[in-house]
Amino acid sequence: MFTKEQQLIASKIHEFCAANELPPAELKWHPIPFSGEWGFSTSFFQVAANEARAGKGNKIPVPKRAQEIAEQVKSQIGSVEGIGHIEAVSGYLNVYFKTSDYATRVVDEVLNAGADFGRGAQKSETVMVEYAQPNTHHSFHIGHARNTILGEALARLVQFAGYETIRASYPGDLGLGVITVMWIYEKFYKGQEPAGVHERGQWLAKLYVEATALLEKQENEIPEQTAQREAYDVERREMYRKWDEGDAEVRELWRTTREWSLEELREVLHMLDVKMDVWFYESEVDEPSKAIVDELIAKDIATDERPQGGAVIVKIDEKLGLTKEKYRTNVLLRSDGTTLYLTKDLALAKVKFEQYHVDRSIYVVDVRQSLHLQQAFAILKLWGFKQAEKCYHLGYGFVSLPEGAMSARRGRVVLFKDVADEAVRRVLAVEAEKSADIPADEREKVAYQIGMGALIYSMLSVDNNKDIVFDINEALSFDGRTAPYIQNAYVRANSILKKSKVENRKSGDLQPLTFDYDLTNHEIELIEKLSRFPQTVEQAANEYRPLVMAAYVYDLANAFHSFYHAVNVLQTEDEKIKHARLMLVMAAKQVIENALRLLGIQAPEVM
RNA sequence: GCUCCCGUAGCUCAAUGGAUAGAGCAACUGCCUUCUAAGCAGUAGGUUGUGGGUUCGAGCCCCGCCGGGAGCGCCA
Repeated sequence: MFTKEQQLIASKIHEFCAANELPPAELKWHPIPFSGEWGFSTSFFQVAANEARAGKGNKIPVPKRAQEIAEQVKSQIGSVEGIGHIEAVSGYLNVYFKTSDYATRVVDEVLNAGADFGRGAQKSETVMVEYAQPNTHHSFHIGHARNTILGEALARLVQFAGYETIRASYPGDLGLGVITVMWIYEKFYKGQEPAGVHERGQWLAKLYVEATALLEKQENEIPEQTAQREAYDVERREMYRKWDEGDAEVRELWRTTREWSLEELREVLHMLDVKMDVWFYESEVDEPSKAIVDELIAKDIATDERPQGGAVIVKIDEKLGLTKEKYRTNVLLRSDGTTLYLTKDLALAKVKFEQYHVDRSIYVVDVRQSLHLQQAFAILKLWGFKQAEKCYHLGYGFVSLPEGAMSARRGRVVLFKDVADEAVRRVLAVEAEKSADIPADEREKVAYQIGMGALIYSMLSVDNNKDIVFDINEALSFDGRTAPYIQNAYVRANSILKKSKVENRKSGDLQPLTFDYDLTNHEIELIEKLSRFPQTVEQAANEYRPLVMAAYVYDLANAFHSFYHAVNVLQTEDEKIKHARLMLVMAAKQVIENALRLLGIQAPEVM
């Protein structure tokens, strides 16, 4: 936001170094970590260290020499337009802005840009973010929720940072797990269909648990049980075979039950405010992936061991000429000719590159699949796709329960829908106590915004690589470092503006905006936070880390709450100061809203 | 055996190689006649697992060790 001044100072420093034959060093700018005034700083330790290394050492210790240089630079620079003063302290050069100019500039820019404040310049690259890849015929649990929440926040950040962004979902709609559900449905539940999108989807998950129990070897089986189980398994395999050869009846059953799951998935995505651009399905890349295997064999990337009764494999390390094992070997085609996950991912990547012209491809997938994705990327490279370099696996730690890992086949899962419902119930209970003034018809909506916000924030305020042990009381906490705390800051800002009758800039634009008075530390702190939003967007998008934005918006809300408590805006006597403060409140409200939006969290007007 | 991730306050987690390692929860003190107390102000809590190394400077980078987790040819 203040790059112009920074560049000017930087060029003066470079001039100084050149004139004094000081070895150049990269200038790294930091905010000054003290409150009360704003500015940016850089240090001269590197310059001093380089000088000492070059043997020009007057044998002065580096920190002392850095301070000398800082002082010399300071006197060399003199005065700069818009800069209040400059100081040299313990090896750092601190450049301070003129308080009033700075405050005016920040608030003015926020209000002018509005919802676009912080948006990055349009980039030429197209980025695809693939997330929300649950299996059909199961139900959407809290682990899927982490994936989807993370993927959506990332997509929003990358898009806002200026990249052409494509959101892609990739449900797993085939395989033995899917067939297992179809088998038990056909055998014991044919014709049944619970009412309600979620109920129906969850019912399929229950069937899966039941089927698994019937098909799994039990301890101390008596011969009859063994025979029964094996007979069931034969039926299931037969169904798989029929599905594979396109049997009309089995396909119809598959389409119907698959649609039940997809309907539930679409509903869940709607709940999370996710709008997918592209839907890929495993079933659609299954056939094409077989042709790819042939191509890879012909190119001598894959090795066909079928004549020896084996599978089609890729010896990745060998083909890449690596001597140490890294990517190892993996299978592309089972010995019976059917495809695997890896095979389909190759086919999918080809579609992404060739049909969607994706320059960069981000896979939001559980960290446990890291090796598989690295293998896929390596094979894409061998295959000749240069975009393989820009395939990135955004892994995240898995979500488990206090009693251990979730298991769809055992039915030991926490369903997203159940957590979402519980979230709303809990907020409604708090509202009943604290927010009697919210109209009845708005209550439910606000409760949803807050409850879902709490859940989303709890998922995003932990770094990607960290595992989460899901505790509903922690996830749905409304105190402290949570979405409701941030939303509450937004609501308080909104409340001030409503009472002031200055709800948008136009209605309050009768007076010029000026911060030409003694700002309190709370105001300074708040404005400082506002000014950092654009670079936070950039950092979070570049590092693929929604956490950076989640941490930022908490800090911003925290600064607002402190300001709110210490400075009574509406009771400010001086009209000019009151106006400036109202504009600051408006700016804070705007930036909180922008930041929450990037996380996929809504900002309620009241709570 | 090989690869990857983690180890920071009692607990859950932060901290682009830079100035004084920060939050929340839990505990304790204050603050609602004042723009929403889902809040604010404060107290207490640290040998950043450990031993070396690189660097002017290391929680962060490199190597070893200890402890925890994950993955490794026909699951996804």
